[in-house]
Amino acid sequence: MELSDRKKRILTAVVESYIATAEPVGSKGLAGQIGCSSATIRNEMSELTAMGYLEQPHTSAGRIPSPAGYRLYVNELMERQKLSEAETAAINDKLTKKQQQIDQLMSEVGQLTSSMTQYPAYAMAVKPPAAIKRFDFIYVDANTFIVVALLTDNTVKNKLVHLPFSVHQEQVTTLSSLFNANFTGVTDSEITDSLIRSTERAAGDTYGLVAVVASFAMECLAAAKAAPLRVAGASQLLSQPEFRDPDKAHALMNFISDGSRLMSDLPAVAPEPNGLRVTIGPENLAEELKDSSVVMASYDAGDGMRGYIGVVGPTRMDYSSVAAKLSYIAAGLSRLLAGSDAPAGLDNKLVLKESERHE
Amino acid sequence: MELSDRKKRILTAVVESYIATAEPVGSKGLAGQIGCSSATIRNEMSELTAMGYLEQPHTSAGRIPSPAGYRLYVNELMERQKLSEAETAAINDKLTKKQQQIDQLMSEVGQLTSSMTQYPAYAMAVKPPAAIKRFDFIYVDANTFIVVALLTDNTVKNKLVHLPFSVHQEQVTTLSSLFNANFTGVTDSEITDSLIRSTERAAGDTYGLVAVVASFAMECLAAAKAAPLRVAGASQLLSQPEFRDPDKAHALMNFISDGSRLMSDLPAVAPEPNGLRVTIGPENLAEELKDSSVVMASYDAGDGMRGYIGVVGPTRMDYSSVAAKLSYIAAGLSRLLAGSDAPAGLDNKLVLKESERHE
DNA sequence: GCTAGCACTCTTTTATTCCGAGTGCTAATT
DNA sequence: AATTAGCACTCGGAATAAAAGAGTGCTAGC
Repeated sequence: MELSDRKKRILTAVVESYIATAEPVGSKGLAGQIGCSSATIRNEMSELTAMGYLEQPHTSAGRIPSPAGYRLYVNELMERQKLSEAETAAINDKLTKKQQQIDQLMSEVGQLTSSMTQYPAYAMAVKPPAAIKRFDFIYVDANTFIVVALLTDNTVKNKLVHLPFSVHQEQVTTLSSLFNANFTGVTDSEITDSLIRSTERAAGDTYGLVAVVASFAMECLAAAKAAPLRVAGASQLLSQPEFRDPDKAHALMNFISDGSRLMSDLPAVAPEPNGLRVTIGPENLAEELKDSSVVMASYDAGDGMRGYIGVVGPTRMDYSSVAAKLSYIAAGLSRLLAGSDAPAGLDNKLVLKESERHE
Repeated sequence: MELSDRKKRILTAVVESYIATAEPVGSKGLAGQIGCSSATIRNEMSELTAMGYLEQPHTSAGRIPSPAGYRLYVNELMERQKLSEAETAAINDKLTKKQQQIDQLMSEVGQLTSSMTQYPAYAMAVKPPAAIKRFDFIYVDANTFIVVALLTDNTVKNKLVHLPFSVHQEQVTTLSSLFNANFTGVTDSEITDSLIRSTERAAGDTYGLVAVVASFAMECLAAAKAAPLRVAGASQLLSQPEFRDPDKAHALMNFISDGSRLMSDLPAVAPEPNGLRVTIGPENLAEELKDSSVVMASYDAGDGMRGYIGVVGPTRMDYSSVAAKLSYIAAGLSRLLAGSDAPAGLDNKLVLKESERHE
């Protein structure tokens, strides 16, 4: 059933006032904004309550939005916000910095998101299964060589191998051709014991080194698969009045800080590529999030990699502003990481022009 | 002035009871433990108060230790604690895991420390100025090569360079000898514009690539200098009764989470190699820490690197247990990172035997 | 030098009252 | 038929008052 225009305006006003003040909203205050008497507002609010969009903490308090009310607000009522010039400038400035490591990038992005939104934020990246494209071996001295692996996602991993016995230059060369022949194009799960054993059989006098390099290869692929998750600004929670109760704050902060818990819950709210998703209160799967909301945006991190950034806050979150900021940051990241045709890891620069500002 | 034996026992009992319960300690409860009447205890406590070791929150409450009281307790009264078998096992288990990246190691160590002590913990590493020992260049294809740098601290850095124009194998070889001649043994501050310019003059047709590789070299050295600082378990604070006041909790958590703030304050409390240092309440420099205590241990991370782990908590911290745990973890890390003669970055394993357990 | 006893202090807890914001309903108005 | 004014009623929160309790400091006796 479609709401009357006036009901929509009232619901919007209630949501926005409650978001701003955290106080239940009474009929008198709204009368001015809506342009009719408080009695009329009362009637309307009473109906909105019956429909499930508003709730009353107790008989003689104002109304607050129910989860359904927030949902309606987010889906239909909320105005898309534009960021101010200062805000876009701050974001662009941060994103311009070159980043080498995906890990560190996630840290920075998390911090940026948190400081822009004033809520705890997280950033993560999901990678497609990788394989090793090529191996190189650098002979350093009789006891030392370096293995370098170039992965299909264009990251480069290396390892300094220090041996208790000595090797010749030629042995290292043998190793190189051995691994380039047997271990390239192989994914994580395809490195089996039998592959290692057959390589060892072909290894001749470099037999003893195969296991070392193979375990390095497995490490590389495992590291490439692991999705770094970074959480930033968890302490921001404490400035929200709904978390003045230290026990509540503690419970949620624990949940947020525990990467693995968060990780396992997030897929449920992951938005489609370049999308934005809001889950409100009880819509969240995790028990700890039933009184909180999550806003999450995804971006294209290039090379088939998908990145996510998100924000956790009370259901009374400033959805409009958070959505605008997340979208803008996510768009910036997509551009930074996938926008140019250079592989990740190079010094791509992002300069979003004013005209491209997210609307 | 030296305290009587009985005064020491009373002070110890007050400190330990207050650490355990967070409640001011009255004379009656102590009477049993000390073995004399409550009136005697009252007289003694009154003197301890006059001497500055105890404080009274208000006239009709028990006594709590003053910072000076904690100091005396930590310096002279506290018993060195032994860890339980389960605790040493848990620590050893965690430390056995091989770590490649210093960054990630700091994360893990921070989490371990926090979960063992139940306080927020941080871990950081301080590195000596590094230089590049040698460069290697791997030619991938006409537009792509990889630079690999082996640093004096035995870490290896790399970068995939993707070019908008094509290069020959020989040019890459030229680059290699060029950089090995001019940029090895050079520290951070010694890479000057004039060095880059003179290298460019010698570069012939690889002129345009010098800047790219030089900036990579600078990045490497800068990254090697930067001390990664990781904070873990900040939310543990909220379980401490002294932080039931959300504003206090917020202030301290902000401070703790802000790496740069923490970083600038820590040197003041850094203990000597393999030492342990406790700073209590007002002994801390940072205003935000005036009501908190910091326990910090250092370890030898090999290759001249020094590592620190520490714990932040209320002045009412369980010094004895925290000190024991930090020492044990720090000793384990020293052994893990510097104990074997293999360079950092290899798969050293740490297995502390029972007989070597920290006492 | 230690201890029992007691008056006194000061916080914490509990009970009670009061106040006001806000509602829901009814009757009057447009 | 929708809106508004008016009014009695509800209920949580602030304020006040009273009671309870824990602990001290002092004095006098052992």
